[in-house]
Amino acid sequence: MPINNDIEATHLTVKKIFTDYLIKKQLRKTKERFNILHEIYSNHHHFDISELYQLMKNKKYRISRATLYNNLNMLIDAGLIIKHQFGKNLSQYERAYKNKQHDHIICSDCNKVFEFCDPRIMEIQNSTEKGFHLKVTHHSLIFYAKCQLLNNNTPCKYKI
Amino acid sequence: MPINNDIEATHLTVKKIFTDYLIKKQLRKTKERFNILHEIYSNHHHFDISELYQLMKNKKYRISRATLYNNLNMLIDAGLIIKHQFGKNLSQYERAYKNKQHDHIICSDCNKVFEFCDPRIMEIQNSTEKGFHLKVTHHSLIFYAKCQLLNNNTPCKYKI
DNA sequence: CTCTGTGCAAACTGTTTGCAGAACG
DNA sequence: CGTTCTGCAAACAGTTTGCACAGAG
Repeated sequence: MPINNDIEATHLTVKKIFTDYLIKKQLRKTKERFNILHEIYSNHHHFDISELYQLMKNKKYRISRATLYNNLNMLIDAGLIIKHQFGKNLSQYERAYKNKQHDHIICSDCNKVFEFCDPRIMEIQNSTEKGFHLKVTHHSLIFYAKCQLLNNNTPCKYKI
Repeated sequence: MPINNDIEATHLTVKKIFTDYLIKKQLRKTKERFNILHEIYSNHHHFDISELYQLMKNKKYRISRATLYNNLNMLIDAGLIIKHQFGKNLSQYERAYKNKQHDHIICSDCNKVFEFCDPRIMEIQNSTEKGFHLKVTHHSLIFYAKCQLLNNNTPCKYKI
């Protein structure tokens, strides 16, 4: 399947998921809601509210920060985006659908953010659920690292 | 050894660590710095700046928020406290010395924070260091959970 | 005596709230 | 049409900054 069809399919699927969510919660299906969802799913990386606001302003959408805050919470609740706090007092967001489970490494020497996957985290999660008798909805694992403590000040090998 | 001696020993040790840090960094050994350290190590749990500020104001210290912000960063750098972001835009802090490695579970049904230990997290950390060629200084693992998804709405079994 | 560190207040930044008008159903 | 949602602006909360003075070295 060509890549463009794949992107298009993702857009359609997340729109369907969001529509179902809005119906179930008896919320209105406004054009702003679908515009926001579309822009988020047209973009691949971490973003914060002001970046999304600027992006949409540049694309000549009439949009306000209040609407972004309101709707991003909805998208989190619908399971379509994930919110992160990478050690700063700034909420960052990321697409959740078709974004395979991963965690983050933040290098404080070069300010890069890396992603990695490790299946053992799910084992820990399962044990924790059993031990504490609760249901884990999601998790956040961040390794804070320094690349310059190794390799004689050679900066990180990997890029964001 | 009686418990009080143990507490006293901890106070002395962290004071020594901080003093060494200040000397190494050529910073001044002010009474405010040691007062802050002492109050933090007289208390066991997570705290934020405004809680610490209120606590110290109540104890009639002459202290300002600016000094707290400034010095907590120093204590983080000295390895004496750890900073957390539990999903809110609020920095929370915790003693690092003699506080054994643990991670957190946040229950969004009952707003409790639990602590747990799992040795497997260190295995993941070791693999990550090798895979990415960097040195992990610390990590943050948070499981976001809901207790009411199990047990017919029985609230969490464990307390903070 | 010098210059860093402090307390205070103002500034700043990210987020939330209140409200009049737009628009979904 | 009624009610929810939106954009805007003001309010709010946590943090940072600027400055005059206190006090460590």
